[in-house]
Amino acid sequence: MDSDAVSMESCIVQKFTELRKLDDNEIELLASLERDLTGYAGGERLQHVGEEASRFFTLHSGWACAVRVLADGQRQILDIFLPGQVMGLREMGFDKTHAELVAVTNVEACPFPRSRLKELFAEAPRLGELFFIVMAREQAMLTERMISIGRRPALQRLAHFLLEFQVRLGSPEDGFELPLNQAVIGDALGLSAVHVSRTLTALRKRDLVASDNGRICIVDVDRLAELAEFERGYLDCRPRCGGSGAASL
Amino acid sequence: MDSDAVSMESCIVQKFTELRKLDDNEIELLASLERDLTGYAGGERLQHVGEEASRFFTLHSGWACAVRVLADGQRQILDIFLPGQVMGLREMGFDKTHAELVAVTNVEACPFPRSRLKELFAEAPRLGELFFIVMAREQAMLTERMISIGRRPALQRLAHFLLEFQVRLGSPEDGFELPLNQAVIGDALGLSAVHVSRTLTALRKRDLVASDNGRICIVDVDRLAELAEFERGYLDCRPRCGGSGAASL
DNA sequence: CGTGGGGTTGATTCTTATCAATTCGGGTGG
DNA sequence: CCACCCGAATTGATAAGAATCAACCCCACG
Repeated sequence: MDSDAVSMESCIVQKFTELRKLDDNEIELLASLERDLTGYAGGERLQHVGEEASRFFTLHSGWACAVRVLADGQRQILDIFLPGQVMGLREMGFDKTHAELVAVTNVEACPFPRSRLKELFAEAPRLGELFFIVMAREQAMLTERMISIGRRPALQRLAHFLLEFQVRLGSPEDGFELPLNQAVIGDALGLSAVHVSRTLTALRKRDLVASDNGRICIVDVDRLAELAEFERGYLDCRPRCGGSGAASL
Repeated sequence: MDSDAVSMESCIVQKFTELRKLDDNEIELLASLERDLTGYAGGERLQHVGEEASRFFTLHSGWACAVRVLADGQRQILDIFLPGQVMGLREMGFDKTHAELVAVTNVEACPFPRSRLKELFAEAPRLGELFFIVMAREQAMLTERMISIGRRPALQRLAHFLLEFQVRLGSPEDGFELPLNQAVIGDALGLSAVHVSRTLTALRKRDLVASDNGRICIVDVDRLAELAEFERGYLDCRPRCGGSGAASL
């Protein structure tokens, strides 16, 4: 088994290797979660609320999200998933799902049974620990967004959100595609779509961000990060060098 | 080793047994996390932001919370911990902590080193899985609160919050102590303390809740749950019987 | 050429924050 | 026993932030 070839194909393996060096067995086990690729069209639901939480999905390509719809039709987006993430892990604690999984763009995802994950925990305890870490890190993204929604005004909230994706997408200098319309961004940030529009305009007016047609370019990362009190530590895989605590952007 | 005696002493063991039957070895391992009880006064910090994430705490008695303080002094409370919970699990994904741990009331907690958790994962993989489930369930509490903060007005937000604690405290019919002042409640719900006061008054006026001096009594659980769109499923240990999905309060 | 989804903009309303004053209850010391 | 004090809760007045409603533009697409 050529582990390089496998890890090239598998987004999950790639993501996990950023955290820890894996041996061939672990790679093979992980890669097995990403085998039967299924295509979903943008807007399609991969999982409904209240169904048996009997399977999870690995996301191979495209963007997806977990969302909760309230009685009056309002939505709160809980997670936004990028390729290489495992979707639905949170439902591991329950028999029935508490959120929908929706394809934001066209998506290739791989469903795998819950039992597969349990087996994996037993066969490779170290992978269990890794999954634990992965979940802890996704929880950190959750809490960061909770802080935004709870305590930051719209401008900082959106700034923080954009910075998060810039980092999650590998900190490209020259901008990135953000295939989320303003309604989706609003549902993630607890804002109305209209207010997202105004707020994005405000960021543009201040020359912090340039954007058109789904493409975002952060003009002045430092100033934007200061505005948003953005600390990227919660997204970094390896600790950033320096050790003195306070100065960690 | 008399496992009953051990499990009586240990809140953690108690909590974990609600999820799964444990064998004596697992009980002993878990109980070992709750050995050197340390007392902390209300308001005291058990963990600061940015320190080495080298240890976690089990909470033995009292209430505590994880909180993030923003530059302008605003606070967002991330978790509110009750006895039997493990505090700081989220920091497992990082070297440095991203939140403070604060004792809300006087508290007895037991610090244990991060390495102890890793050992435990290796020695008892099934406990690893259980920790995974525990974390998933705490994440569900997080997302529920995120939905509240993002999309529900203050009245429903507070209603949901009170219902959550009623359930977490064992659904007492005759009210319960809520040792949180209105500033703390506000910091958990993304509201100002003043608005918490008004909102609680509103709930009282509608005869949904009675409260005085830190004691809460939910007068009409059903009506309050309807108001808040509260579904207790995310707090239940065992699935509630019926299987048809939709009708799960 | 229409059509529809997304984005922008303006006017207005609603919710919640903020500021300030007052009350209440429990503890302390005289 | 009473005067005082303090933190917490309440209440009122005002202001800020964001939602809502509605109109309009732009552009990709059939």
